[in-house]
Amino acid sequence: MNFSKTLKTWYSVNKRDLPWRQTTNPYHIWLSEIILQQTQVKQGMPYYEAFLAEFPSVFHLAKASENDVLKLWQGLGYYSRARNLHATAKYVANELQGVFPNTYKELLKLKGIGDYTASAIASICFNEAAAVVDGNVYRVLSRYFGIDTAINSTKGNKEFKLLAQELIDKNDPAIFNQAIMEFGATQCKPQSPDCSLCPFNASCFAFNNNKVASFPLKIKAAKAKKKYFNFLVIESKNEQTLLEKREGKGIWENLYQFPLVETNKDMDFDDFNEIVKNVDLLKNIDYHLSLFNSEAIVHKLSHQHLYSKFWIVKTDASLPNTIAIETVKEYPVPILIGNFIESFYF
DNA sequence: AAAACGGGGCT
DNA sequence: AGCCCAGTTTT
Repeated sequence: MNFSKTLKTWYSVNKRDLPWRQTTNPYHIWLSEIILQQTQVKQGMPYYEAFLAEFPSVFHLAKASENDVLKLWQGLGYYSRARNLHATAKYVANELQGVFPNTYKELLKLKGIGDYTASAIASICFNEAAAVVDGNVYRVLSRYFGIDTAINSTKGNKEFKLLAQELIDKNDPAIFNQAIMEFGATQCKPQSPDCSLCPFNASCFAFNNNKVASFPLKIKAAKAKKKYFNFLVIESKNEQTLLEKREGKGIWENLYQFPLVETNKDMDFDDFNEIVKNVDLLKNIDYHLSLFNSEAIVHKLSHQHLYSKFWIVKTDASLPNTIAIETVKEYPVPILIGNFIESFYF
């Protein structure tokens, strides 16, 4: 049986109607691929529409400020994607006259474009036979061929890329790549796939050995570390507050937050009241401290659990660098902060 | 080779 | 609580 033919037949019947499937415009495909990295279609879709509405071309995106790009990206996570997106837009607009590179090799040089995204753009936009290997492809190939190499190991990366590259339909790489990903997303899905409906079930290793749930193999991630965040929500004279921009590396680079005091444990009022006295910002002024959420809000990231409390600091003193409270919604913030702003009546 | 990097959804 | 998601970059 012919893997590619079976796959493409399945795809022609079962593919979803998605906006980025109506085009081969590299700007549109690039944008969709960056948004969909580690992100489900359902979550990414509204962002794709919003970005195209706000920035119809790479030139529009290039002209925007990084703050505006981050603001529109707010809530999607992995904010380095947005910063790289903006940097690459500026490069393509200003250095390449708005014309995207048209080969896998050249695309790979752009910020934010790795092996997967270079392959996706090269195949979908330019019909280059570069195989995509995303989470779906790992799952489909590991099950069908019974490959027990961990997919998140260097050895696994190489092995699966090589296999996908051998398998790709060189006469129809754009459809083949999209078909194998769609097949993984909706038929050969992670949990409880209905293999009775699968066109590959007669020859699938995992199905025929009753091991569908055992593939793909993966090296287990380390457990998330706990952190304790205390945000100081200043309410000073004349409806002013304070936001700071997160500088340097680490989470939420270039996003804004209320002044943060990180502690080594969950703080109750008496604990924190003592600590706040020594915060530079509040050292020489009178203020009133209160706690917004008595139970810490647990914000779960893939590698950290942030136990977060918002402390309200009211003062009649005038502090430097404050902004009008009504303008806080204009700043790009992590969703943890965004949710607080929405729920707190200033 | 391993770690860092969000947030949402599902079981 | 654990796993997954149209991965890439840095260490």
